[in-house]
Amino acid sequence: MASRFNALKADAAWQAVWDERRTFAARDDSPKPRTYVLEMFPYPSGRIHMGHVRNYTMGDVLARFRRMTGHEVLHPMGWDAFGMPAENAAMEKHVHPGGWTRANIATMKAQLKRLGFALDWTRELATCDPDYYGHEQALFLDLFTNGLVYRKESSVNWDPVDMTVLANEQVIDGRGWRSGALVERRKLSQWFLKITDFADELLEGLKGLEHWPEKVKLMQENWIGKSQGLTFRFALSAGGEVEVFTTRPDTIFGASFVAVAADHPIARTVAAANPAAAEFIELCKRGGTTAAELETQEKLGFDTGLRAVHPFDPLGELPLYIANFVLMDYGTGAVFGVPAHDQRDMDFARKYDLPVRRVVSEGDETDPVFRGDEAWTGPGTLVNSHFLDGLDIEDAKRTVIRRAEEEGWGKGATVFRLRDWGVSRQRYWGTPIPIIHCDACGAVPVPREQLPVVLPEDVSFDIPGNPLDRHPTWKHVDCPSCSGPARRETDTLDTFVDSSWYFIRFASQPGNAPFDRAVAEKWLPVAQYIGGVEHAILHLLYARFWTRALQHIGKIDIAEPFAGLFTQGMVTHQSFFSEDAETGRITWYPPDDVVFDGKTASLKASGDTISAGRVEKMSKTKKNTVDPEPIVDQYGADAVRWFMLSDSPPERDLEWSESGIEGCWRFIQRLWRLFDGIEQGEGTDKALDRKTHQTIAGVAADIEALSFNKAVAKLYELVNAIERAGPSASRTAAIRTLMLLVAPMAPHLAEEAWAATGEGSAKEGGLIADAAWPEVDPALLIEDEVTIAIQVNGKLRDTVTVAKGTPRDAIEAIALANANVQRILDGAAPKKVIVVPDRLVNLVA
RNA sequence: GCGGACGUGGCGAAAUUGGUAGACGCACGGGACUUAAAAUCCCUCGCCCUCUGGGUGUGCGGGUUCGAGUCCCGCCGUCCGCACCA
Repeated sequence: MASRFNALKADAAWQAVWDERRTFAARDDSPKPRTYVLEMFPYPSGRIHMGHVRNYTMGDVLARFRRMTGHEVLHPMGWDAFGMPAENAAMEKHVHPGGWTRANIATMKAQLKRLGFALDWTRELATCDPDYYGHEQALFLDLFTNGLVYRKESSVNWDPVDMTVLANEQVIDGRGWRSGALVERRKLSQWFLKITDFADELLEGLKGLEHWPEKVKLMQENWIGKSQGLTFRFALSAGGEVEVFTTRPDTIFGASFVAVAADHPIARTVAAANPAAAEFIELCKRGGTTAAELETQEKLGFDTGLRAVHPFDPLGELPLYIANFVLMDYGTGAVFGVPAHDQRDMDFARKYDLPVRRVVSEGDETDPVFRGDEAWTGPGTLVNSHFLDGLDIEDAKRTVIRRAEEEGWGKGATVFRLRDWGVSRQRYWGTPIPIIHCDACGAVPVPREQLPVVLPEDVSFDIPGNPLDRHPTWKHVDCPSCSGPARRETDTLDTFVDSSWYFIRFASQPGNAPFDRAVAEKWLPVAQYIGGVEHAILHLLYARFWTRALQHIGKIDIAEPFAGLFTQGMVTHQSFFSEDAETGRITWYPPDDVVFDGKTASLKASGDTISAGRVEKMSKTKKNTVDPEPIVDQYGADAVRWFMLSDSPPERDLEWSESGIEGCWRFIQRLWRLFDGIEQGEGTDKALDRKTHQTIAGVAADIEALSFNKAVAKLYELVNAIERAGPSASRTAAIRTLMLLVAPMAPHLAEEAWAATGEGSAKEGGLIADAAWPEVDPALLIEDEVTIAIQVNGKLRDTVTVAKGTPRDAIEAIALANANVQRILDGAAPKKVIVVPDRLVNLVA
């Protein structure tokens, strides 16, 4: 023996065995407890990157561990295969998006297989497959018939060069991210999903998600943005009225103006008769929407000349402005301004010289004239407010709302920041929206028996725009209702719809339905979902909504799709760049081309000194990516997996390093030497037995908590202990146990060792992947000796090893007799002695 | 501006309810084996000093406590999310 572990050979051999035996295929009818482990499925962009490797390794360790602890594990993989990069590739390389995508899937699947993930490939799916998106169309129509889908005209970001709608996040500084063209606001008819119907449920549901990161729950909470207050109407002097929303009805007597958004109906009416108003509205629309611009942008208003009548008459009339800081799509698109107690209103009032009335007082300041430019938004008592005087803010709010409701000019209201989900995309490579537009019948759903509505293959991407829209035949169909000539909807669904239910399809994929309810409910919710924090809001909120919507219409009785969520950190790497002194142009260099001693960096080829950039997320633009495949070629899958788990806590970033992967590779070889040199020892080594059993328990707890770095550290400790120990039966057992403990992390090595040492042959199948996690002997978890600290005035002076459970007075006696202690106390008796049994003794001098 | 997280050696990091700070790994340094190299093994490794000992040390300044990385108050810094949300 005494050979080297040939990772390349072992990897391929065991991957083939797992494949042939379908070792990781989940059985729906298993009597075992179930665990559904899922990592966010990848977009098939071309090749697997290190972020994927880290993500899938974490899920894999948990999946393999759960199998070993007696669970039936569902751990599937698929492809989030629709999306813009495929169309971009089609435009640039003149290939079909489908062909490009499928080639990428083939490449990436082969790459994933080489990492030895315990995946159930029998359930593989791709969202671009009609068999998947056809069922999605059926679900969309279910939502449609249940009133959860509607069409409305809305203002969107339109890229005039690429001729498509862009999502907000695709607009950078007012320009399309791809074309660089100035984005226009355009009114388009779009399909929306009624996510706002579920706003309260989605918010309340967060409370039950105990195994989600607080951070993500908080982000969703803020995104949903529930506010409670009052909507009420001001009568207008010229007739009509304006409705405003406020969270501070208590400050109603501090109002000094009313303002409406630039695209508010009243603003439009005014503009129709007043060119100056129209001009002002144009000015508002031109304003940028980036964070920096908003921060510096001045509050601007246009006095319409209209006057709003305050509901509590004595204050009389308030001027009505059109203002650039009022948003049409929040609340009612109109506000009443209370300058003393809102900073924006304050800025506005000072600019236009409007009254600033104090109505909330923190101390005994009751002067109605509020001085200074900083609004008071803190707590206080109502003043200068008639019947509200003396109340605290909350009481005053309730009082005003009650009175508004009694008198009929307003009512308590809850407003959400969350808006309905616009799902129309002017794109080819997505799920066709299964609707037919008929001039006579309106929007008619495609009949179920005609699903899937399949994308036509014969399309070209030579000119911008949506190929579906200009396809010669595809969109021309007869109306299913009246058989008259009609048109297919040519928009496709936002790809986030595809990823809103794939986890259900993984659990159950019959041919004739999106899923079998009973089977899906056996597996769901996902026990542990793992992915990047960048999906904290979008994907995770959409998937929660979609699941609740399906529950609402009686398709599945699951409220929350993901019981446990973990957001892993990024894989980072040093970046290098140089900046051209004249043009300021930045050039990035691949780390492989650079010599770097930690301080100065220079190019290998030219010797030119360049700058070391930040250690940051691997990205193509920064050229600091490391392709996993050559690394797997060089070091084997287990070393790469080990690296992904070591050192950094999984939620934090992991810095890629050559020395790090080399260290992992050395450790894999070190393990192999232990396994390979296993011999039958005699006799008991109690200390090693303890270490072994403590490690079994500790590693199990760490894996359950996804603290892989700690599990790895404990395994290193056990290996160190085994290497130091002399031959014994305990040592032999420890090495055998070690094989099982590393099996979830380094499965190829573990299988090889398991087979080579004949461990597996006794059992049917013989794979370590099917072996049970070792049992812990609880008696061995308890130490019989403890090292206790001897402190004087809280400072450590010595340590002493005593039997566990040594009584207090015995410990005190040992401490007083200690040479270091006697020297420091110098004959004096301690004033006080604190003994913490089995931990320490502290003598207070 | 609002919300949140974090700050521990040269580096990544450990440290159950307050109880021996730095486990484990990486890097550096020294040594063994070797003709040599690789591989492997052993040792040192927070900082300072008058070095078989002592002092000091978890971003900074206070506080509580016999005892604080951990709890409280006030700062500083870094990162992330949201952002004119009435």
